[in-house]
Amino acid sequence: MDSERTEEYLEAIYKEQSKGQAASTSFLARDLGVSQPAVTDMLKTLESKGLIVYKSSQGATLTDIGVERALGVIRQHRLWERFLTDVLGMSWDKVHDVACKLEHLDVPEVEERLAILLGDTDTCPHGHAIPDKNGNIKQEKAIPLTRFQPLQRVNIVAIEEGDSGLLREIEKKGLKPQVVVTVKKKNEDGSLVIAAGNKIISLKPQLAAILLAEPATANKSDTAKAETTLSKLDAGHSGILKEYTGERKLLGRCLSLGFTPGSVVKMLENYNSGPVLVKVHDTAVALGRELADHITVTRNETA
Amino acid sequence: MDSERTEEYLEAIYKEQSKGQAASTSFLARDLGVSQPAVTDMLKTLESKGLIVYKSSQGATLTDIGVERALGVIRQHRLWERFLTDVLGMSWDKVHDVACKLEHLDVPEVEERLAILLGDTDTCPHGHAIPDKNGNIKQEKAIPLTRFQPLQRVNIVAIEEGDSGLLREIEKKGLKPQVVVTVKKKNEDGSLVIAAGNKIISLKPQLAAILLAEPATANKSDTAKAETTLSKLDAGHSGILKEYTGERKLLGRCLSLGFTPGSVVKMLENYNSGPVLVKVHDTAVALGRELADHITVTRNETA
DNA sequence: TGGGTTAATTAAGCTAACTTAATTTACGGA
DNA sequence: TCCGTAAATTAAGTTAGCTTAATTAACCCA
Repeated sequence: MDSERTEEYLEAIYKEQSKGQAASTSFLARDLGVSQPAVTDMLKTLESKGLIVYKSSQGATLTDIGVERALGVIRQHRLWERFLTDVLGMSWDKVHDVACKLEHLDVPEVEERLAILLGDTDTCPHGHAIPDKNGNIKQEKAIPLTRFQPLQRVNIVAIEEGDSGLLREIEKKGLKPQVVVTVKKKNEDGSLVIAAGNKIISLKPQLAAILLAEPATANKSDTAKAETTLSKLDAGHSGILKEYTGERKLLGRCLSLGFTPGSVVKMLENYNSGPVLVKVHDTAVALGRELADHITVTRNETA
Repeated sequence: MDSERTEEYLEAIYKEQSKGQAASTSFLARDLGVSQPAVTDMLKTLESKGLIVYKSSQGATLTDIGVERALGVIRQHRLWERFLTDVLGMSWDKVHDVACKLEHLDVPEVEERLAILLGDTDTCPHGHAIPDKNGNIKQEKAIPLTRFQPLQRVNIVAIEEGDSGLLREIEKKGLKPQVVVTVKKKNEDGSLVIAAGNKIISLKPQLAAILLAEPATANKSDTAKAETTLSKLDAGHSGILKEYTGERKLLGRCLSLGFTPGSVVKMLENYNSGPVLVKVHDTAVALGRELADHITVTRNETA
């Protein structure tokens, strides 16, 4: 049983290590909000537990066991984040801090049932991959938005967590994973001007730095265009569920009953008025039109 | 910000206090799994924080602030228990320990959204009342099953948590809140023989002691008899949702989308084959028959 | 090659919550 | 009224994780 603090250290070291660097004392001190001596101390005990390799003055890297433990925590963190947004309906910029507390629960049955509840979602609300239960994780290839050049069209893939104030600002500007933007101008100080749809957004350096993107490919933007609402899906066609956007109070629980992001829905009957009949997870379910209007789906080409 | 440990002490003191006694050092030591000196120590610091009144050798009682804090924790504990059973589908005998960790999360928005998600449920899976967000709690009047005499017909109202092994045994015997039983025999050592339906169950003293019951009233058993499945509800009739009993994997999330225990459902169309159309929370929803077969409802007399 | 800066470590000490061992208090029964 | 037991407290000491202050190591640059 690792302590919560131990898990937090492992998580932070993993984060740094996955960027190709060993985690330095100063980085960990900053990230975890403690003094440097506290980190030195902890790194020694983590090493004695066989979780990290620690070269004095050169930083820490996780051992195989360390990686395994870290991924377990990260999996729980990201599953809970998904739960908070998709099931409880919280805004994506606020869930990180809450998940930091939930990630230490570590009850296998809860983790498993949570994963089932959330369906096939394989990324957290910030766009990071969720490790599977065996500790496999899709390697991320997105790079900071600041590394792209003007006129490049890019797909925002993920946002680096950390400062919740920055996340809030990004959320307010309407940016989030899957949004396609074009870099318009790149300034000396690291700030950017980008275009998203027909909106021009300027980003201060700190914001630009935590937005991770990859070049927008043709088919990526295609699938983005194929987004519509469930109520507009014709009978016989199917789609992949994206999210529920309606009123929370009464209908917020919609993502359950199988209506979870990532699940495949097939329209059985849709007379363009009145309730629609759809199939989810091999079960036919009818939904009021008001509800179907608020469910975003991505049209499935292989209908 | 009370520490987690502080919250646990408050919770334990509340539990004892609500039975009419001050919490003794030895009780708390047993309940929290620590030594008595540790308790003495902690009680002093809790008193210095104004959370309890502590008379040496006479035990601790909560101050008004202490009660308020305790109820906050208890509310979260019980909401999470409900979530674990109703949304994640865990067995009621296993959720207490998990909720003990979740109860310290203390994020108002999460608490609020959780309450909305769970609908109007006002008891935890063990039958205890959930305090509302203002700290009001329905006073429980159930007493231990051991206090009843043979031939008395009683309604099991709640089960005292604590030893998860005992809860497991009770679950295995098919007992849970709302089950009506008749006391058959009462032994010297505190063990009981009871009848539930047509099953005879013997209970060892420890089990009998943690089952809380009240005399079964006529109307209580009536409503018990009125239990049926959603698929058998006729058009125009309404009922109160009890639980979902079907396969977890695909349909376990059914309790969301408004199908939460305690919510009122009204049958709009039921042709006794094919899907049914029901109204929940002012929304018409159609359900496959397989699904409706596995939703238990209590018929509403005032249909 | 030597400074100057920043990063890292050592040293000393704190706090919350715990432990065991020893002592004291409270209380029911002969 | 006293005594024995169980409960409670005091005393002394532990651990994890933290702090500040002081020292040392590493690194960049003229």
